[in-house]
Amino acid sequence: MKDVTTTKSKSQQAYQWIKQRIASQEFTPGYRLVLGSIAGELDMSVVPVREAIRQLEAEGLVMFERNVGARVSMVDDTAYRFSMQALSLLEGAATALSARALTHDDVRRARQVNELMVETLEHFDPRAFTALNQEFHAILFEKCANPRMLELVQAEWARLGHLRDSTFSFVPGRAAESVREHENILVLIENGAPLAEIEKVSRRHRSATLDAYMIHEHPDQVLGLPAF
Amino acid sequence: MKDVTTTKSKSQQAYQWIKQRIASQEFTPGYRLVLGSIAGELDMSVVPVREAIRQLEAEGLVMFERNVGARVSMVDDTAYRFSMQALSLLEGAATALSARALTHDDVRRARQVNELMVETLEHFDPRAFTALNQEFHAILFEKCANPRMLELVQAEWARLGHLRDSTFSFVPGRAAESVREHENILVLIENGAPLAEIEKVSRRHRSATLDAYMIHEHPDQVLGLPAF
DNA sequence: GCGTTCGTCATCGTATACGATTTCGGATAC
DNA sequence: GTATCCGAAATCGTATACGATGACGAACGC
Repeated sequence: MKDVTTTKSKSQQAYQWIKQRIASQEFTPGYRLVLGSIAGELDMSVVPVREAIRQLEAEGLVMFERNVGARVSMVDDTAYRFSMQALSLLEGAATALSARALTHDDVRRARQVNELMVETLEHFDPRAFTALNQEFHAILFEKCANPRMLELVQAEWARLGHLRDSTFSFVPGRAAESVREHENILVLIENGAPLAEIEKVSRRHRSATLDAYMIHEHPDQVLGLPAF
Repeated sequence: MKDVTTTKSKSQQAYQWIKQRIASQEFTPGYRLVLGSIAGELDMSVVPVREAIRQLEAEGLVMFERNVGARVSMVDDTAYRFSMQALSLLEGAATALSARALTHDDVRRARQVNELMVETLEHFDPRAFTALNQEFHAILFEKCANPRMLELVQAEWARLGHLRDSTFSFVPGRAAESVREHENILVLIENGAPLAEIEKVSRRHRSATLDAYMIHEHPDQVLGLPAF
C-alpha cells in the first residue's frame, strides 16, 4: 500500500520541479517552458506538466499565451514595485499577528540570523544577504495567527523570488540600515510593544527598502505609499 | 480568421463556467465537481476541465483531493474569519491607494449606492444588501494605484463570494451601522484626508463587521486584530 | 535588394483510451 | 444484529494520438 501523502502525483512532481528551478534561478525570467521538453525530462507525459503550469500561472510565476506557450514571468520594474508594496502591507500585518506567539528562542534565532547579516556586510554578497534577509523575516512571521495571511505573504515572496537577489545590490547603502531596523523590530517584539506599533515599523522597514530602490533606479516616479 | 482574444480555449470556457456557478450559488460549498459530468455538460473532454479545476484550486475556490475529486471549498467559520481579516487589510490599503484618483462623480455614485442600501434597510434583504455593499466598496478601491493589490482584493472577494450573503443576516444590527460608516469614509475621501486616516477607517470598517459576526456567533474566540 | 507569400516545423489543445484508486453496497461470519 | 470483508461501479490519473495554431525561414515576385 502506497502512502498517498508521500507519493506525489506527477502533476505535483512537475509543479515542484518547475517551481524550484524558477526559485533557484535556473529558469530565469523570460525562459521558455516547453511542455514536451519538461515532460521528457521528468519522464512523464505532457498532461501533468500542463496542469502544473496552470497552477504556476495562477500564482503568477509564469505567463501563458494561448497556442504559444509558457514562460517564466518577467517581473518588470513596475510590477516589482507593486508586489513589494503589497508585500510590505502583508508582511507588516503578518509579523504583528505573529509577534505574540514568538518565543524567546525564536527571537534568539532571528537575532542570530541578523548578526550573520552584519558579518556579511563586510564582504557584501547581495545574494547571500537576501537569503538571510528572507530567513530573518520568515522567522518573524511564521507563527502568524492568521494562516490565510501567511499564505498570501509566502505567495508574494515566491512571486518576487527570482529577482529578490537584486534588490540590495542596487542600493548597497540600504543593507546596513536594514539590519539596524531588524534589531529595532526584535526589541519591539521582546518588549511586547503594541501590535499596531510592530505592524507600522515592519511595514516601514520594507517600504524603506522599496523607496531606496525607487530613488536609486527611478527617481522620477517615486509614488508615496501610506506608511500609516 | 478567428479572434483569439474572443475565442476562448475550452479550458477557459470551463473555468468561467464553473466559477460562475460557484458565484451564483448554483454550486454550493461542498458540492462535488465531477470531471466527467462537467465535461459532458460542456461538451468537451475531461482534460480542459481538469485544468480549469486546477486553476480554481490555486485560487482557493475549490478543494481537491487526490483520486477523490474536487468540491467547492467549504469556508468554515475560521477560514471565513481569516479571509475577512486579510480582506480588511487589503481593502483598507487599496481604498487608500485609490482615494486620490477618485473623481467627484465616483464619490457621487458611491453615495448613491449607499443611499440605496439605506432604503434596503427597511425591508431587509441580506443578499441584496451585500451585493450593494460590494458595489459600494468596489467603486472606492477600483482606481487603486497598485494593480497588484487590486488583484489581491478581488481574489479575496471571490474566495468569500459564496458566503458573503450570510454576513449581514447573522448580525442585522451591523447593517445600519455599516452604512453610516460608509458615509464617513466618503467624507474623508472628499476632504482629502491623509491616506493613513482613510486606510485606518476603511480597515476598521470591515474589521467591525467581522467582530460583530464573531461576537454574535463565537463569543468565546474573538481574536483581536490590530486596528492600528 | 526588399517585401511578401507559402510551406514546414515546433508546439500547443483536446479527445480518446486504459490502468489505478477510492467508494459503497451487499454478502458472510460471528 | 453487527462487524468485516470482498467485489463492482464510479471516478480519477496519465499516456498516447492527432488536429490546430503560430513561428520561422526560404522562395518568389517586384
